[in-house]
Amino acid sequence: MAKELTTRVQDYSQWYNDLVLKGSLADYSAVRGCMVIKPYGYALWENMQAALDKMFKDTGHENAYFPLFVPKSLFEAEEKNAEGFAKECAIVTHYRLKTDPNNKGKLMVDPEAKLEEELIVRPTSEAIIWNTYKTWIQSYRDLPILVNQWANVVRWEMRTRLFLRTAEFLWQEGHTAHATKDEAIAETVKMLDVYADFAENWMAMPVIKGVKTESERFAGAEDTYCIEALMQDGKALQAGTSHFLGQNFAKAFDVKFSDKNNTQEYVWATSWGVSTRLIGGLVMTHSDDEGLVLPPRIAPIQVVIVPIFKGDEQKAMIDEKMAVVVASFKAAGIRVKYDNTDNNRPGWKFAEYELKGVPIRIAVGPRDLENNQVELARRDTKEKTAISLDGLTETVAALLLEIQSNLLQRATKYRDDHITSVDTWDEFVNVLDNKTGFVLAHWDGTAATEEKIKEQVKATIRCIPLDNPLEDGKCILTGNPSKQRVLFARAY
RNA sequence: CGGGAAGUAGCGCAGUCCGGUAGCGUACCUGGUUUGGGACCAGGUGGUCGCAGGUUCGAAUCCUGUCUUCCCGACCA
Repeated sequence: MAKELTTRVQDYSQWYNDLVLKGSLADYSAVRGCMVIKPYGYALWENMQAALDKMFKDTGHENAYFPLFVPKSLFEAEEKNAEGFAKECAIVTHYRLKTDPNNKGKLMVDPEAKLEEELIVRPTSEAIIWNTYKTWIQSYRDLPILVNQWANVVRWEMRTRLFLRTAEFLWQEGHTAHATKDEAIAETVKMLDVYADFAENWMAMPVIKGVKTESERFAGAEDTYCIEALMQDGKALQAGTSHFLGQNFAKAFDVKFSDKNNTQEYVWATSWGVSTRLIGGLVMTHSDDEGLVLPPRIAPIQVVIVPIFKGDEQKAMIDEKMAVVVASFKAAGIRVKYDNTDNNRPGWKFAEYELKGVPIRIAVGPRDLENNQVELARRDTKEKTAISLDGLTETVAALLLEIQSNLLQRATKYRDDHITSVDTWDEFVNVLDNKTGFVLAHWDGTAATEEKIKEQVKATIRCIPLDNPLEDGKCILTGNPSKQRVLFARAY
């Protein structure tokens, strides 16, 4: 009995949900908009975390942890930030339950236990962190502060989707404090580069680096830099953001320092984050109608070995041979699983590990051992080849690298094939509707035009690419003069 | 939050219109035969029908409320 997966052509959204659920990444929960990340999905997240965490530390950052709750008075200190997030905050108003006298066995909120001041469950931590930084910073010698935190945040979204938009999600948020504007901007760009590096070299997910327009900017930021990825259905996904916060938070929380001349200056800030949303992006970048396709560098299982045997005797013989192979793989740092369970037959296991996106599968039976070989199957291309047991570890290690680079190449080609330059409104609409993907077009630079375009075709300006060439042109909507093309797309 | 659909065994579903005490496939357990692409035979286990009220002699079925999920909108660092 085949595990029925919806195909991408049938229903892309359903295909995505099927993969996440049947690929054992996550489950729905009893809590509105909140998901359970299952062990396999969490292992993937842990691998991503480990890589990112190392990159943060290599760029001089340290981890810390700040409270889940933000007192309302602090939350509202930076006006734009508060306004931007106000509509999607969970709020703690009471601190105690009591048994309900009118409803036996039930609990009720104790009206006597109302908080003096409401606590906001953090949708982001700038407020609580900058309130703390105030006490950490007196002199230029205290700067920079380069801190990251791994945390959960809550944003009460109206409509949620597994990994892509959940009410609670896991992320990291970097919050840095600097003595100069230039240094803060350099930090913002540096972390954007770290994100792009991670997306491309670990997730094999090509991204476009750019700057958001004013209307898409983070609430409270002077500039929002982002990486934008393209999914297989032609929609864009914002995969990470890095914000230059100027002195907005320093002013809101009165964070000043004495410079070398003993004059008081406001501190310059950045913040940057990526979340479990990346997992959604990963699924939609590489996977196919047979299931997940995971890049080797972050796959929880890189190689699965499926023995094929008749009877205990054969099983024992293959077990013995494979124990050596497994040990050799592990010594080479390869994440390997040897599945000699007898619950399911080989064919079942093949399908199961394909669904889970394991990059390499090795099948080995008596017939192979007689020939001193194994059958090796790639998840990305579905190719099967007979490979000698001699030097198998080296062969597999090399193949993992090749799969990693093949996935990036494939995704990059798809992405590049779906960046289209257009000069007229008709072309613009036509590309969005039929070819899909990113569209480079001239825009007159006004928020009003941006809004009109969004209303008419549901496409937004994903970013102004960082390496954008200047070029005179006319806005596709208004015909007004424009200095450069910007990147449009329909987005998640 | 507006419109539509759904929730019955771990999973996928039928039964609901027309009320009478729950069934199919799969999974699971036992035994046996099997094992190179989702095995087969036989015998079993498992369900307060999302939850809470109500109507009724009797509710999966009718009524009210509520929670969760999916799809389409609005919203969305």
